[in-house]
Amino acid sequence: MYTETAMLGLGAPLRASERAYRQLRGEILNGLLAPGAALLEVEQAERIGVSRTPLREAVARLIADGLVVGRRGRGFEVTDISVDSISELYELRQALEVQAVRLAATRREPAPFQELRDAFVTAPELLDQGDIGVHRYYALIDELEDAVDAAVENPFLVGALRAVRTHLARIRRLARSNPRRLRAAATEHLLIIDAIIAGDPSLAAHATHIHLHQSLLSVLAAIEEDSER
Amino acid sequence: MYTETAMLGLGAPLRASERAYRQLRGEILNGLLAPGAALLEVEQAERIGVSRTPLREAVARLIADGLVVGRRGRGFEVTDISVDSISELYELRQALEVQAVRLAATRREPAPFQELRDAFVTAPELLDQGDIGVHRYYALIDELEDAVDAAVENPFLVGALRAVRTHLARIRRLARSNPRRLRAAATEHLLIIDAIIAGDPSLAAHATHIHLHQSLLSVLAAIEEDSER
DNA sequence: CGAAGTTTCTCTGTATACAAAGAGTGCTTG
DNA sequence: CAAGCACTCTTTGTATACAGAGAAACTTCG
Repeated sequence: MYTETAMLGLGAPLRASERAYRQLRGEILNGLLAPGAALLEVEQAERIGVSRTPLREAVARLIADGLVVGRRGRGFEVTDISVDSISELYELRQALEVQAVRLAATRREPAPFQELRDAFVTAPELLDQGDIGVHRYYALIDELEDAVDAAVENPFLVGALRAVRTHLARIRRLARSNPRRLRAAATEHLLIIDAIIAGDPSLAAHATHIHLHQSLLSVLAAIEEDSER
Repeated sequence: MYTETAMLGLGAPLRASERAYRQLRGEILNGLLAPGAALLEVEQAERIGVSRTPLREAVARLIADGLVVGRRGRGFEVTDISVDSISELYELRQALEVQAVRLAATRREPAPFQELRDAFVTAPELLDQGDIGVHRYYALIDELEDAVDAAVENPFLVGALRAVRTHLARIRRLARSNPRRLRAAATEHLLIIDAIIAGDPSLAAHATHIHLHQSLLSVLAAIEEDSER
């Protein structure tokens, strides 16, 4: 996600508050800081190697992101993810992504999606290549999301989508998709892409609706399964 | 418990950062701090009567809200509102509100909307009573929004809606609606309310779609008019 | 007279010191 | 033995001091 940090490499004079924010955010998304984990200012500041002032700024941003909540007199803690909250997140996600693909299809600039189409056609083969293939498949989905964001050209909508994806990243961690689902998802994505290329907003919208419906079902089933073990 | 929030107004011991945030936010929404206005930390801190630390926290929240942007080395400034950004905001607003009323209609708890219905039936009369009536009409719309929020029962969606409404407040300032538009809007609202009461998600969604379409047209026309003068 | 380099000055970014508020604990008393 | 109260200790909230980066202005050279 934050590969830009790697590409910036050296010489990038990053503010301490930004460093703290990215590190904490990454650790929360990774599950390294589990839901319910307590965050104490001095403790975290020392660990990350910044003073309390930039750390507080970082925590403030995490609170705005909905990743952290302040406890009354006892510091902060990482928000937890209930099954209810997953369904709720998908209600928002559906509204945003349906609108996004609708707009993308309306813009009628199919070029970047043509390329993606070719990649998604061969996606099922990718999924036979084990972990590395799955990883590349996820990268493909990221590219699709980026292409939609670029086509939409709407900072408000894209901003809301980014917020949703932040929470999705945490959910994906605790409910890994199985290969069968991923294969089905590839087909669904292909349909969405074709609809955008064809400039058919309704079709793109409905295809996205169905895709997210299936996605939610799969996530909920995976969690159900995990909790039974 | 947290009753102090309710007692707000009197000697409520509010944190300095919270005071600064509310004051700045209010002034931006009021237009007192116009788009493009520069915010200098020391200057604003002295004016509001807090030190730089809580003021910085307040500004950070305003940046997260999208009301303020950081300039390279020269402080911060209030974001400006372009005509393009209004249309973009409405693209997001439509996605969110359509989803919200759809869910509200699905929940099938018509009680709070029954009361609102009665109020909206008499809304046109309100609009004949001059400024005070118009003010009460806007309060009515707030109540409707609150009722929808409560019915939706989705923190993610409601949170996104709140963000949109923040920006809408600024837009309303620079494009006051005329009485004719308000009267038409009352009718549109009534239709939405009826659809929610009837538990008809599709009708509620389409009615909202149309309402927002008309609302955007009206806003853009009002701005066009203003810029001609 | 103009342009570029340098200097200065302002403003942000960070660290730390201080104050105040809340929670937990232990003592005292009924 | 239990309940209430006070005290202490932890942890946040705020102020301020200091350092570094960037912009504006001035000076100097072509």
